Amino acid sequence: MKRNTWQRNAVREALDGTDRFVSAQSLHSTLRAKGSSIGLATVYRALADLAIEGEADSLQSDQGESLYRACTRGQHHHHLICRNCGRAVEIEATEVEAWAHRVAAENGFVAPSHVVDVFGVCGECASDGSAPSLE
Amino acid sequence: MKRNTWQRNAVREALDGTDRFVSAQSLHSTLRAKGSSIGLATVYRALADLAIEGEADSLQSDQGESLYRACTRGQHHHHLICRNCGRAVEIEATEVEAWAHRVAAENGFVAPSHVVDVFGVCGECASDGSAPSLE
DNA sequence: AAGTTATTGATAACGAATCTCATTACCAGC
DNA sequence: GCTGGTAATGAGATTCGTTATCAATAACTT
Ligand SMILES: [Mn+2]
Ligand SMILES: [Mn+2]
Ligand SMILES: [Zn+2]
Ligand SMILES: [Zn+2]
Repeated sequence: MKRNTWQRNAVREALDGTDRFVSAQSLHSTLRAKGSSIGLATVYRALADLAIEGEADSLQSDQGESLYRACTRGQHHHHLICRNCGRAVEIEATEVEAWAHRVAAENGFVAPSHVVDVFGVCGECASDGSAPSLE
Repeated sequence: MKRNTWQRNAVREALDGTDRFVSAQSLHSTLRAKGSSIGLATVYRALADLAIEGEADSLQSDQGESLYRACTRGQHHHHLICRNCGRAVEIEATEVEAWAHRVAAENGFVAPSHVVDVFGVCGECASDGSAPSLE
């Protein structure tokens, strides 16, 4: 049976406290910096559990690192993510869902799923100059 | 100046010979199995170069492995990929491009880009029973 | 042909993620 | 409240994809 530990609560609260996608490692060091003694393996386990339970969304960064964000929405959705700070907005994509199904069917593929993420530089990062210029 | 080596050609030809997404490691062992003496690091470098030059497309597998496929199209496109065998079809997504731009603009994000991949089980995998049942 | 230098490849190094396992502590049952 | 069973923890080891190192090689220029 699943037990309630302060470690899992700490991870959940840390996730709930931000609208950004964060890695297990950065979340761990954030918690440590605040005085927590939580272990890195525990953070990995808690995030994986939260993702399974639907309390967290996850995606892979360009460098292949898994990033997590609190999920505030029950139904299927996607994200608009700031490349600079990780801030993310949950977005609907009704027309994209339909498109994905149609494309799969047209090519004889069954059991379709899809990965759809939109990236950009958020308003705050664009105005404060913290975003690296793209060229 | 860029030099022409049989190693780079071997990687390019191996990629051109299939319509599947493959990893650097599997491509390396395929070449080795055919008698080539090419090194693993060279395969990694060749694939990275091909991706930069636009001759290969790349994506990350669920397990964070980088996969590559020959790119046969000049303009921007996406892929429909078989979860079982890696076979992929290049697809247009005009309406998705427009949607991505609109979503970014509506939320004050600039310099938008996007990751859009559709997965499924291809017709051959679905009929020959090689695809693992999903539950 | 000779010289320059980009490329190669065996190996070491790196890093994210997972595994091991002895220890801890949650909690159901009394 | 105790207590026993056992899920959870965490330090460290391990795995595995990828990149860095660097001496040797080979592609191109002249
Ligand atoms: Mn969707
Ligand atoms: Mn597109
Ligand atoms: Zn931002
Ligand atoms: Zn297939």
